[in-house]
Amino acid sequence: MPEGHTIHRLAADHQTRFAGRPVRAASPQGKFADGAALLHGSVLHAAEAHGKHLFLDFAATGWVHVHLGLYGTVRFGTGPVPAPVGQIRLRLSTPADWSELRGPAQCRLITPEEKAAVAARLGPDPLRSDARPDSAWARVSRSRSSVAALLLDQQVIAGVGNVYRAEALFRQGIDPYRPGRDLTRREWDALWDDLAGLLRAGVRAGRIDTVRPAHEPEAMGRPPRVDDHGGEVYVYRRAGQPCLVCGGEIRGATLAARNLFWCPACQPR
DNA sequence: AGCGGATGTACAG
DNA sequence: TGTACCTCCGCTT
Repeated sequence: MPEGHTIHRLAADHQTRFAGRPVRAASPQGKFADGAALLHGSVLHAAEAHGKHLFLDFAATGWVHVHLGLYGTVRFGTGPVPAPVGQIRLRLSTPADWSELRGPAQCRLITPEEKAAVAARLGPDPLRSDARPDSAWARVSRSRSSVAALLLDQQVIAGVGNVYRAEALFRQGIDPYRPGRDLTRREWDALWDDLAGLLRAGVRAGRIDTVRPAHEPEAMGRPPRVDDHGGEVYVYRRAGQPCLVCGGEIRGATLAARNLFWCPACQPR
């Protein structure tokens, strides 16, 4: 779940529920107790996402930098704050709304300079209006690394995770092991555009759909399969099963310690 | 009850 | 390249 679309959705939700009002802040779990104490009573100015990083702007107090990592989640609710259940790193609330952050890899107060440093380490994020594929292409077109590795490198392109990687490469018919520098500009632009569309659909739907995403009702081939994670996908976690388009066997492999899935027939060398 | 695995990253070596 | 770390869920016993 926590790929770029999740974080952009979280930014929008924080903005809607909390911006412009002073919030109560607490860390029932205690791991962010000092930060929560500083935040308590301050006003959320804005929330923004860059790739998988979430930034909450509490102007006077500083920025909260959140990275969900593999396990982190945020839950929102309305009305009175429920009694804490389990480990809650950060809870924000107003009289009307509350949020609970659990299990983040990162939750810390940072200065504007530190925030800029985080952003400087990230490649363009297709979900941000300021993003263009050119700077990513500059890296991709010079790299001997596989396009599969490049898509997960947040310094090349920010926000793509393991599910979107597998699905976008499948949809574009690109072999994941092809070196970045062997891609054509046309192929990269198509990959970028597809990722941007899929991510945007993911923000709206709140889940990863790549077979029938909201912006594109037609499926490419056979009927979709609902993934364990609640979305419809072509190849992610489908190793050994038949390809929904050609019927061939989906392959699975480990590449740089991450699970990779692809259809050798639809994504030829 | 206990284990293994996961959509991510950062570090060590 | 391996390992540690966040935490939860589903599977096995």
